[in-house]
Amino acid sequence: MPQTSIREVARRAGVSVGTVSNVLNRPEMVAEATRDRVRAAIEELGFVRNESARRLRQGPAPDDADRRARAFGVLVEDLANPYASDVARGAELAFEEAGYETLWISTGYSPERERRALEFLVEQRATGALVNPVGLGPDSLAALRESGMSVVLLDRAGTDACSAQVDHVAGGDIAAARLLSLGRDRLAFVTGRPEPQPIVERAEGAARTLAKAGGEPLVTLTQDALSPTEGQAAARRLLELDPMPTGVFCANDLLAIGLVNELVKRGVRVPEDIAVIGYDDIELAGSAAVPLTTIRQPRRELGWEAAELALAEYAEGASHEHRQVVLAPELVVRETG
Amino acid sequence: MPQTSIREVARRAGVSVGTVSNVLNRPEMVAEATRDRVRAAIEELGFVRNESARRLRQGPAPDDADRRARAFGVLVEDLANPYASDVARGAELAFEEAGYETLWISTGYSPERERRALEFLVEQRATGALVNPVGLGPDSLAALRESGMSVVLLDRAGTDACSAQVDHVAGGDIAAARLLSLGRDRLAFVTGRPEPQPIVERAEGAARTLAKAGGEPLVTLTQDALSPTEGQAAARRLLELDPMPTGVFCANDLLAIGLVNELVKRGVRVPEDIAVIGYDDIELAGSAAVPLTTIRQPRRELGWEAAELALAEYAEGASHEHRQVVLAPELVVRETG
DNA sequence: AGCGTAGCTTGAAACGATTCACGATCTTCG
DNA sequence: CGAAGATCGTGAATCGTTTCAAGCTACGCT
Repeated sequence: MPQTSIREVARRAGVSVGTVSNVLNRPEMVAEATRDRVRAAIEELGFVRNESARRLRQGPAPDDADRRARAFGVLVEDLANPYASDVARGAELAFEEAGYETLWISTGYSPERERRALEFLVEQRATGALVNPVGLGPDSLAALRESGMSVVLLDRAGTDACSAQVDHVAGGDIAAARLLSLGRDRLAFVTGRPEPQPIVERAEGAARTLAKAGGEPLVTLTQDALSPTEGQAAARRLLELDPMPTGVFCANDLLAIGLVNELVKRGVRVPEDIAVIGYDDIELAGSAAVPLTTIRQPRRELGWEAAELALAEYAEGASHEHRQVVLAPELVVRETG
Repeated sequence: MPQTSIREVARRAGVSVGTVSNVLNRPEMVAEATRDRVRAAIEELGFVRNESARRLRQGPAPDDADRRARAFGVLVEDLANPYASDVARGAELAFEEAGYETLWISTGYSPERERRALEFLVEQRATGALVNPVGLGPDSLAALRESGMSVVLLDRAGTDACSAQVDHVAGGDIAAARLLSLGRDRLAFVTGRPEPQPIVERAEGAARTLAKAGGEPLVTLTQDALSPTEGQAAARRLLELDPMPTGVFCANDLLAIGLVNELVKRGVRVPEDIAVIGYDDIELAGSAAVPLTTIRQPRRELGWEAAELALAEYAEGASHEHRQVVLAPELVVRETG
């Protein structure tokens, strides 16, 4: 079907194209009779206006307000991770309240996918994005902003962007301090891939606190992922260590839960033999077999704050100044440490 | 910033607009020196082509192919649920392979949000959507298809749409049969909201099998959500039942894990006193404190199949005939039942 | 030298909607 | 009756890209 154009509608209704356009855009300035005639013609021909032409003509709109899709993208590394989905949920709440759609996109830790996803959002003229960056450099960030999208960094400090993050150094510090206060001084840090900034910071915070207290250096166990299965594997590796650590700080709860379960299954008493502290405080932490002591991240709040920042950035336009929101993590004492 | 156009690039590079366009679209027919010069100019000016103009000019594409955004929406009820995210992940795999972006949208069990999300996808001219429907009627389905999107139903049988689902009746049957074979004949079914079709079917399958074996009627415990916390609550309710059931079938694993943990904590032996079977076989099931016996749903495969159906529907166009894919669930025996 | 050809490049004509300066009618009122 | 408004409509110009017939060079061949 060869796209009926405004011209055909005009011919059919016996008016000029300008009038048809007016009916579409400022109906109040067209006489009623004409308006009805045009509308009838539109109906009969099944005309739908060509958005491309409209946009082309309208050019970079003054405030480009309503030519943007009412949607924000939320790019996280792995949506299967409850931490990520909670953050995204917090963001969704804020976006929904403001009348925006939330599109979750998982980058699977791949810079390439991240790039493609962002490109997609730009093409679709999304209003903005929350990005937990994996390969996003300052240059691409600038390019994004150039294109008119507001971008907020999740869980990363940004020099030239708004960001919302949790103070991971403090989190590591709190965990180590807690373990030390329980009399544990041979500590291990269990993580998945060690590169992500937040992980580095947690390790740093823990190591620093440990050093300050004069404990032995932190032993790091690197696993393949932040999953319970890998937590079990970590437990097995842990038991082979000599001397065995007496306190374990896990990079996230999933890992910790798997680890605790495996330890218990092998007859190790938690926390008597080994104390374990997780990170995140996911829902499961509290209802685990041995309820997990962990560092709570205000996840939903984080997402919410990030969303608010993005909305503000968009609303403020040129006058916007980047803000950094840093939320404090918090120790949740349960039974493992 | 007034949108650098192809014309300025041409001026800068000292060539005509046609040539710039050629560099963009058929670089092989432009001499290398010229090409480089143009590319440099593009770089310097930070030119990005105006998609609207491109589309406008290209007119109704042969098969409206690239007028559509290369993206599929995946609408699920709750992305925080590992089941949903696994399904979505399977779909993502298939879409990525085919070169499409995957947009995850959670409807939070709200028909209104579902409607808005779909409307959004239509507006954005997404290629299609996978929908785990909460309020989607046949009429809106038809409207969607009318608009050119391909739509595949997730986990629901569809009369006038492709669908991919797991045979939940069979799942319920398998679970009940397993519990019966362990000598348990007072069975309880624990669920979140009881309305969703798949839940109804699981209960049905279990009830039928139980009836056939002449056991007592199935007791249903309805909780507020399919979460571990609610599983704990269910455990407490369970213990107050008189006579206490000897076998429990949970509508999902999260519920089952919370339930088992709480039972164990209260000194109930699982499976000796109460056998428990979950549903889904999420990763955590295997690494739980007491590894969970469960009904595995081929989640990723489900998502993958659904995605393939959607891609096929789109590729086949008018000649397409709806297909129903039904996958079989499978018993995974671990320790709880 | 003359001619054909291959390889590049050019520039104007679309695409479909919006805008806006201007005309055409119709009212109103001195 | 005629002029000034008011009210509607008109149609050409425009947005940025792609397309394509036609032009230009340089080269090889006879």
